[in-house]
Amino acid sequence: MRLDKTNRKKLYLQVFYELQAYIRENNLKAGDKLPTEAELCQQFGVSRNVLREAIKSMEITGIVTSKPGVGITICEVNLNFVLSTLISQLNYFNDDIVVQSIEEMRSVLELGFDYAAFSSVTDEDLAVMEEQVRIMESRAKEINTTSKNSLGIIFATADAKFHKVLFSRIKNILVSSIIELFWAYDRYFLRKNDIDFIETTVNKHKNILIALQNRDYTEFHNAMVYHFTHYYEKSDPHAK
Amino acid sequence: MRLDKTNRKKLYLQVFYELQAYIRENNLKAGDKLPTEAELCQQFGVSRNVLREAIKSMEITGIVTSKPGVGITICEVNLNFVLSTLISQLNYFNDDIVVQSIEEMRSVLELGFDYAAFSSVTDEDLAVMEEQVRIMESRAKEINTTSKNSLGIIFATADAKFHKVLFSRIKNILVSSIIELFWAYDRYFLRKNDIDFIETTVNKHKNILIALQNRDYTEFHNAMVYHFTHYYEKSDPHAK
DNA sequence: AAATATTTGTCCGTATGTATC
DNA sequence: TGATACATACGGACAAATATT
Repeated sequence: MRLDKTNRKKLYLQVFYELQAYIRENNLKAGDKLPTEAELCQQFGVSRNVLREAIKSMEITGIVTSKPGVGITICEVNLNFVLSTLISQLNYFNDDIVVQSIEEMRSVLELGFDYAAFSSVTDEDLAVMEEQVRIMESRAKEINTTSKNSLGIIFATADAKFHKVLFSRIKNILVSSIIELFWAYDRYFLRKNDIDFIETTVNKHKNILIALQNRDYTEFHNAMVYHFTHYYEKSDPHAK
Repeated sequence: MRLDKTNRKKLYLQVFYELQAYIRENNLKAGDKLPTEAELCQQFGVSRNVLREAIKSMEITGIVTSKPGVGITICEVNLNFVLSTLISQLNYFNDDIVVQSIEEMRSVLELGFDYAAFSSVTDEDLAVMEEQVRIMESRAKEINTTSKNSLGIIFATADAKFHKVLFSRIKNILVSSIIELFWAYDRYFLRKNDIDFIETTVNKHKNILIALQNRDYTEFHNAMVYHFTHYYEKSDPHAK
């Protein structure tokens, strides 16, 4: 056992890393189980308390789950926790910087993977996206009767779902969750431009949808570029 | 207190989130201290054990550190720490899908932000990148005298540093750390193509460096596209 | 269906080491 | 030096959830 009990490093941290090494070396996959807490305590030579601190640390990062009567089970890949803590960490930065960083990031990712999205969306997806456009449209008409705030949240939610669905089937396991995450974060912000130019925003999404329904990639790509035009102007003056 | 002891969710998880809410609500900043374990136990009405599981979970996500005799201290915001746990997460999936996902992601991000990188690199950065190219070059010559394995690691490390430096100064607070993250992950893998066509790989980086030294964005952009040509063929047949 | 064993969840008490004044 | 405050670490005990027979 590689633990160094005399050392300054905290025991639970050493156990945390040893457990990861154990998983890797034994090539454990999602659904496989670790030994019981009692066995692990004996193997590592630590108290149950320390072991549990390590296990809970692994649980919170999404590596394992533990249930009474069952044991400690390896999880499926789940970037959600790490990404969401990343986002919550971002909250300490200035809001404008974070929002702009996310917008830029999303435009680059969505344009970069637009062909993958184009070739993977299904008819069912298109139906869902059509529904979102309808929601956006009806909210746009109510702009005078409703408060801008609640309008913005409903609108942004539909907007988010539109993009989420569009990229939900691409093979790249990272991109879909990262795009989803960025939209989840973005929902908390009312993008001023989108509200002020709400008809334009609706039309941008209509264009995308129509191009998809026509199965025309060039048209779709141009619609996507147009959708993000605003952000591209800021970040890259050389973009066509 | 908002804890629900009737056991719907594990106590340490509830405490974990309550503590984050506590930090947010009291507007605690880096360097500030949380109440002592004993006080927190009393406030939340949980045992020392449960509280420590929550604290250790926060510690592993980089939110706080705790030291005997001192207490529990809020950490500086540290994206790299969060991202490093994401790396270890990804390590469980060292299969082709993950590797390809990362390669794709990186090519899209680096090409999407290449202008931001181009306009932010300094002369000092270029010197560091030149050094990395030299390292790659010398390793390429030793390909017959050294084992392929250690050669690959040194080579990949220089490769990673090259790209890391290139994107280290861009304003987008997400991109630089995410690119860095992906390169850190990649170091563990010997990319077969890069090793087999090692001279080509060296030249790709030389082209990028020369274009930067010439301060020629078009040339630089083309060199970047060429650098990622391999991956683009796979992911997007429509890319020019 | 019911009893029993297994395993994690939660709590308590105590001793040790470390930092601060 | 000594005293105090604090986290680190250990061990035992019982409760609750799940699996097994």
